[in-house]
Amino acid sequence: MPELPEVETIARGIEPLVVNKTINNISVYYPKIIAGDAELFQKTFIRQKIVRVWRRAKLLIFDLAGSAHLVFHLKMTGKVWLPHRDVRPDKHTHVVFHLDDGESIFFQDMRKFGYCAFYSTKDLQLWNFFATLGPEPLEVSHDEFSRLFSSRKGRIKALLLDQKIIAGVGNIYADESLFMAGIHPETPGNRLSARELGLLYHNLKEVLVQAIDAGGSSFRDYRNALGYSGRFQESFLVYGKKGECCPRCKTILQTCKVAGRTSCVCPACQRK
DNA sequence: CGTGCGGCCTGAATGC
DNA sequence: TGCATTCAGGCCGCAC
Repeated sequence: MPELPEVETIARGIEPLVVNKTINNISVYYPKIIAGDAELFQKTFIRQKIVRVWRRAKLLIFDLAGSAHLVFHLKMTGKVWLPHRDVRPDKHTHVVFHLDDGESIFFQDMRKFGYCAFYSTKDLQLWNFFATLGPEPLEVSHDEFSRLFSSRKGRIKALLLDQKIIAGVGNIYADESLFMAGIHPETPGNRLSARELGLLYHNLKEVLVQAIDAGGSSFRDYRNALGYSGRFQESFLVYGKKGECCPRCKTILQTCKVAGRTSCVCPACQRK
């Protein structure tokens, strides 16, 4: 499931492949995957040059000349990539962007949870989801990070997953960073000590940077801009490892539900 | 303010 | 073998 490191990997990989190219035509196979009017969507982007590809939270954003923005949310199983020219759209291919050099960008999503949307620069800033995103974990200061959690009663795992509090963290990196920091996911934010907040701040940044360096995690479906898997899933400490031994103390790892999400914890290393 | 649940989706894994 | 159930989970809307 593409979280911050996976979307960052896609943005970095795809930008040099598409920048300064023009979208000649768009094929929409599943109009419901487009947020808004699909016909207007096609008109907005045809004959527009791509000038930049970047990430905010888990959003993949293409900036086009003329201040239009093409925005993707990949949710769990979405993929945005450039296949070889002879690859035909399959049943999970919902939108194809045909570029002026004959290459094409595929938007695929087996589960159809993802979406693509289009905004003017002004409308992007007005879009509530975008406008209310919390700070980026790799840019926020230690003090500001601590302030995000120290006044809230909610459980730290739920707070980490709340995009309005901090942006881009999903189930994998929430579990990994909490384990690294020795914090139980059910601990209320306002019960964390300054030391624990410091550990979480540094460990979250560390795991995100390491995951980006490894090209993201391909636990189930994630692929990069060229269709290749990431490697960080080989470095998971606890995610998806229920029943296995804690890498630190060898206690059997357990799961609990927090905010509706399965959370993997070491009952010895992570105390409430 | 905080929590829980259903809905959106499909495919892999599991149960009988 | 084949059918039914469960699970995966980001985000929203809603009830309490």
